[in-house]
Amino acid sequence: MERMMRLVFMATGDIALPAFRKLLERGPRPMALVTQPDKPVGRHQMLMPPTIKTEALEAGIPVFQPTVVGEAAADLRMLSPEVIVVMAYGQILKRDILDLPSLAIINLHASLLPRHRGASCIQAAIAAGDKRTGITAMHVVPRLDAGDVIHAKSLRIEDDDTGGALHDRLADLAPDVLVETLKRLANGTAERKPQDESQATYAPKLGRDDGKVDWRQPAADLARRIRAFDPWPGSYTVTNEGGVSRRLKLFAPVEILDVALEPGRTLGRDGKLVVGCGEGSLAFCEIQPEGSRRMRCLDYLRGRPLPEIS
RNA sequence: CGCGGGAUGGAGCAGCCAGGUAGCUCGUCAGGCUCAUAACCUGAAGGUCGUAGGUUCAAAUCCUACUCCCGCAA
Repeated sequence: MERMMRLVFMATGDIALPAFRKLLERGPRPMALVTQPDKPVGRHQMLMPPTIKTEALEAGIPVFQPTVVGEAAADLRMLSPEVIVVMAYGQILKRDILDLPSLAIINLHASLLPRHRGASCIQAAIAAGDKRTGITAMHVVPRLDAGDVIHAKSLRIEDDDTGGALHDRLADLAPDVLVETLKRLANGTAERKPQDESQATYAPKLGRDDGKVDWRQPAADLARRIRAFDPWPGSYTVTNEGGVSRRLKLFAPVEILDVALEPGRTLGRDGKLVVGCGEGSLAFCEIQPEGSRRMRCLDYLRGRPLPEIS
């Protein structure tokens, strides 16, 4: 039955690791892994393979790394897969891939669709103040994350959840959803529930610059956003050190204070850095000045003047 | 060699450009004040100024090499 399926796995992000490992452990064993090409990463821009590629190779599974996914279409066709499982792969799939599998091509998405379609679904759920999120398994269609839903599992978002913490819990939830979905596909009991388009929201891919904080927004919104963006893409503000602009990274947790302070104005209090926002203000415990390491605000304030936010 | 910042008592920093007795804000310890305190006052301990060479009468400071840390960059 489903453990014998001819399956191809497509993934790049670490969130797919538990699901991938689950397949290695109990089947169906993936016939191949398709992942993004190695990319220069780190301070020295060294070429680094995705972790999942390393694990696949260790398990003796063939790896394809097409620059454009379509380049691998012919190779994949020769494997005549019944099912393709996609999770955090990082490229939009077109017809040439979608038509390959005989049974289904499914995607595991880290949100409760139709809410938070797109690449930054985890951050979006926290930033929006959602109480729950989850993993949704759906059929892949040309429109991003818009396919019919097969199965989903949800979990609670805690008040102090960061994007990183939630990412890890969602990753651990994925294997269950995947196994159940494959089982239903194999025995023909998989349902196909169209998404309610009117409820759809979209969470675009985030870049480093998206982490810049706009102090005119309400403190409560910023607090959630800073939690959501930890550790990626992170939050920062720009300070003025004697005419030189420098980034100041900001970390969760933050405390919402009822202190009235003009947006962007700073204040040192109880060893914390307080910054005025649109409504109320935020108190930070940990920050990281450009070129220096992460440190407690208490320490930062000892040796430096109060930062002036520009 | 992708770009850039940094290494100074336990913490965070200044001093370096214009070499010449190591300083600031804290922390620690002791004492004092106080009903009391994370507050205040007084005093003390604690530093091979990342490493190795070089220049010099003299190097934290100038020169060279090296090690380590970090920001950008995914």
